Amino acid sequence: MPRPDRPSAARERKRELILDAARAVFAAEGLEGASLRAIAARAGYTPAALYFHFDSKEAIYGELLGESLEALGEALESAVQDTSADIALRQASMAFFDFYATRPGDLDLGFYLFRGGMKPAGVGADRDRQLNAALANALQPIAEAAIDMGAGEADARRVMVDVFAHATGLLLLHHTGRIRMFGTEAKAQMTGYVDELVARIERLG
Amino acid sequence: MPRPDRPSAARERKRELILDAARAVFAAEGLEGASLRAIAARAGYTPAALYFHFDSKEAIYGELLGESLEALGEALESAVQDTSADIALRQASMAFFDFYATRPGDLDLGFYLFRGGMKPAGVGADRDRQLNAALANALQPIAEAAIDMGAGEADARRVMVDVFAHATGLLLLHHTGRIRMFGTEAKAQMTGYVDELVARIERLG
Amino acid sequence: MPRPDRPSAARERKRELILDAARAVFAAEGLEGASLRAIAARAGYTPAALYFHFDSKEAIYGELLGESLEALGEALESAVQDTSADIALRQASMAFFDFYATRPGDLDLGFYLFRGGMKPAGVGADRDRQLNAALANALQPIAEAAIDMGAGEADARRVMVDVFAHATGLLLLHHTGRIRMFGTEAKAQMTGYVDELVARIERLG
Amino acid sequence: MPRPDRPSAARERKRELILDAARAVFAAEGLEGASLRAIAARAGYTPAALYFHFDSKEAIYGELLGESLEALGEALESAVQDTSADIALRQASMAFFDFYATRPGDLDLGFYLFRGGMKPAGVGADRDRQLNAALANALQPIAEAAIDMGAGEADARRVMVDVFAHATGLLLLHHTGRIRMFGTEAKAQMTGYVDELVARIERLG
DNA sequence: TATGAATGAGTATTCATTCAT
DNA sequence: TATGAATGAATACTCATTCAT
Repeated sequence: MPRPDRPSAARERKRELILDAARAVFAAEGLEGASLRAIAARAGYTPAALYFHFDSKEAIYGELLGESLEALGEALESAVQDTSADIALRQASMAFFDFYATRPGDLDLGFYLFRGGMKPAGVGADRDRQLNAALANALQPIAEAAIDMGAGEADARRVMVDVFAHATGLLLLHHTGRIRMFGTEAKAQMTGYVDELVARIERLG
Repeated sequence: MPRPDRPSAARERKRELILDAARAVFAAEGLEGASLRAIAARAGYTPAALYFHFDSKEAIYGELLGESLEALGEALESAVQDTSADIALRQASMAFFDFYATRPGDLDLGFYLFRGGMKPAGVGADRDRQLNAALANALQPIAEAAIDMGAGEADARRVMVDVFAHATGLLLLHHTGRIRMFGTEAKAQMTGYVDELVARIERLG
Repeated sequence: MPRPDRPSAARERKRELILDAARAVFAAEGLEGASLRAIAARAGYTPAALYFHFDSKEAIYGELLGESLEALGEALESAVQDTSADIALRQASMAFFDFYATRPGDLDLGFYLFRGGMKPAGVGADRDRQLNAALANALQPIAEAAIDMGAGEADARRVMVDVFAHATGLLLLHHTGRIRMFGTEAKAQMTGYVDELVARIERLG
Repeated sequence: MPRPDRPSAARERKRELILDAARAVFAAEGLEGASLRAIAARAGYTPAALYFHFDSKEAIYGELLGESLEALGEALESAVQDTSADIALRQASMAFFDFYATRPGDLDLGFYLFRGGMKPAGVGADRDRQLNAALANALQPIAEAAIDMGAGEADARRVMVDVFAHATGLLLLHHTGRIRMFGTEAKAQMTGYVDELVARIERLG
């Protein structure tokens, strides 16, 4: 299995082709329903061929999540461009929420891999660490905005976690349609939460 | 098919035996890895025998989640006993968090069924509605405490959702071990969140 | 398992109840789809209860076919009442055809049991002989009519077999809808066949 | 799923190997008793491997029946070679009878698929039409011989159906051993029937 | 780099039947 | 006479993965 050090452009193009197929299958069939065969078929490949490009089905998932987290980071980054600190915090937080609100599949993927990451603890450990780092990196703009507002480092980290947790919980209710039964709306609740959060930090500063 | 109206005690005992086995398998193998065969084996039964007690594998899951939600309701209920409204809100919220903090399997179950419940929309629709109602019912003490503190009905519902979302998000980070990488601790963050929440409602009232 | 020698009327009524249920299930689900559970359910019984009335599922089938053959015999019998020999032959033959044309389920049953009867050769041997005799008896009017027309015994038996074979083949094509693709119609072909048959016998006599 | 356009000889050989195994299992266990596992085992394969060569168990059945009908067609075809029309009709009819008299399994297969073909009406509809056409095609020599004898097209079709029906009915009695109880013999009856048939057509012409 | 072929373990569910009560 | 409980064997089919070519 010759996996060259300097991957050619063609090789990279094929990988992307497969990842695109995987994204399409996820969107159409959902995460559990997506089989390697289906991904291969949609990519115009034989199942066996995928193993020249990825180590396993989980590796494909991982790659997909990696790209998603990168896109998330860029979304937050561009949300904080050229603004005062409090508005940056506000916009970064809402950008996080909006990112997953408009990409339910990516949220699924994140749930799947972040939860599954616990069990084996052996094989996926490397990738696990990588994904952890990618997530932390993507969320960084939130922490930085908090610091710019005068918060200490520990507080900033707490803010980051709070935003992540609140948004994630609301998104879960949102994407499963459960939030309707409470007569509320996810984005409005998120906005309200961020308002409080900003006020709290300003009180601290 | 012969499901008698007055289930004997023995019958009920056996059902619980099977449910216990299912819980054990879930804990050991994870939700997705749990097969009917495994559950039957752990219960000392043949796979076919389970169908005398439950209609399907999903029915077992549903029953398990149902029991879990009932226990959750009781936990919240007893948390608000004999207290002033603000302490009731605090304690009910933390009871929710603690319930799932100490029962990771139940959180898994809830995730699985609440997320999967969307797709079929046909068969499981009844159970879906039932579970929805059970969840709403279990969370009721939180909303009631908010109302006792002077909040309107709509605000109380929002509080309920906020607590659910924040706790759920934190629990996700907690049970997957991710929260460590942010240098924080889930329960402390939850306590902090509830403090702010109570303060906010008091300001409103 | 007390199987009394002098079956009470109540016992017989219950047997008929079960047989009726079986007939209903066959009609609704087809022969292969009919399960003992389904029959029991439709009869208001538990599967196990049926074993007090019948030795096996096959025994129920056998009983059903037995009753069917009896009815067939009565149909042929009444078709030959008070007529000249040639008309008797004609009418008995067409009565055979009509009987199964209007009762597709009975034809199914006959096929199933008469074909399956070959293999085991052990258990069902008794019933097999019984069914054989019942069929031969039901067809008797055809042979008798031939004899009345002047045919010898051997010829009469051949006539009987010919009628049975021709009708059966046509019914098969009829009930499966295949006959349409040949642009013909089963009953017309049967009538034509019987015409020829009668003419042939008259030529012989 | 990767079913190449130019199937290699090896591939075809393996398909035949599986079909042979299926034929053997059918002969040994009967049609209903034949399981995919059994077929795979007899072919020296894992059950899953069969799915690389056939889409489903029914597809195997269909292929088998298809080959059988083709062989039937060839048998009739070669029976009518270089003869006068009346002898052609005689020989084609007897060839049909003989074909199934010497291949009881093929008759079983035909019964199974032609009768089962009715119910689903959805999935197997295509194959159903194909088999219909194959049967009609195989029987064509009979109709052609009738036409050569001077029969009209409609009459020729009726002759074809008559021969099919009579032979089929006799074969049923023959293969189940029932014909013995009538003191007759299937082939002799078929010959007699064909004699009458030829005489009738000659009278018409 | 890719394929065709194959594996082996696994899936939930259904069936006729048995037996103690 | 009937039930509830249970069995054991069977069902077709799917999956991620491997390997020789």
